[in-house]
Amino acid sequence: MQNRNVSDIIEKYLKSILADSKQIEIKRAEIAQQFDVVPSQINYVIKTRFNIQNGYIVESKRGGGGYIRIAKVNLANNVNIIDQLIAYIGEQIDARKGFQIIQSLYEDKVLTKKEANLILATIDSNTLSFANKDLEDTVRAKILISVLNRLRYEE
Amino acid sequence: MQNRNVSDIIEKYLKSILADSKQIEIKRAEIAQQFDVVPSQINYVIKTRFNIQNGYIVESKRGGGGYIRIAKVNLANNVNIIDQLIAYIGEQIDARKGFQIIQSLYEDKVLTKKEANLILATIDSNTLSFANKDLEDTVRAKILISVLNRLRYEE
DNA sequence: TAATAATAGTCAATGTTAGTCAAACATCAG
DNA sequence: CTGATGTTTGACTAACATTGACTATTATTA
Repeated sequence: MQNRNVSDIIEKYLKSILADSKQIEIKRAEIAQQFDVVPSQINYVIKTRFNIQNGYIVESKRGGGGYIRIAKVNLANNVNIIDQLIAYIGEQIDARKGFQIIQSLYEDKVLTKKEANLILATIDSNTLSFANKDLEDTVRAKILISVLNRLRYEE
Repeated sequence: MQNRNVSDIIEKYLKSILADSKQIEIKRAEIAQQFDVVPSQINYVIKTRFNIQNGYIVESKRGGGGYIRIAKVNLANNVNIIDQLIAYIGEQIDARKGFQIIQSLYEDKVLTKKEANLILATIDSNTLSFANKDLEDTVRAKILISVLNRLRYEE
């Protein structure tokens, strides 16, 4: 576990704070300086690791006293989020984002580890590799929406 | 059985580490350099010698800080059944037969009710409705085989 | 109110890894 | 010897990370 990349480290740092406080407010430039990266890398980290498919909602404000606020949303007791996820998925979704959705459902205890792993097996890019990627992403979207709808009516 | 080729030597090397540590993380380029082969040969070694049939799962990440992770897993005790089911499924399988497979796995207590229902949601004919039925049955086969392969090992 | 300062956002170029594929080569079984 | 199978190689591709120039928004100051 030597040369991990900085984005992973920043992700881990932010999540460690979020483990305690449910919501954090950061200054982009400060975090960037703290980890010795350019400010826009913070946007990259947020975009790739703190989207709605990860169970996070992000708000920000520019100008003096600006901030980036990251909040964890709980998927377990929030039917609206299921709807949001389905809307987010739309007609197609790539493997990485699909993975993140299932991952966050597991983290919020909607799915057990085994359930999550089984679903991940079904949407894996090896499983769904066809001639064209459009078809792959379309099938993945259908599967995930079907699973989410199933979860909506569980218990 | 001497080591006549480099692939065998690399295999042996990696397995000797895995004997101690259950999981290793390598940098493809480093290992390639260490054994003086082109990087893609590492992929060849992994593909031919560290697949799930042998009890290994492999994950990787590209880009800065990228890696290849190889983990040894405990194989389930019903591997024979799984092999038979995979052979039975073949290239294509229709919804009714697919349903029966999951049903029997549930009856054999390999899957819980929720797990079975989630998988059924993914291979349902509504979920996998495409223009042509051949495609549907092909996708269903791929999904089921992927699920079965996941059931080969615990955790 | 207008100018300026202080923030964050976007995007495309570049860098850093791993993956794929098929041709060339080597070895083995019959 | 010959065809089948396994190994080695490298050109090309894909995925992920990093950087910085430029843009957009908000607050503060003149």
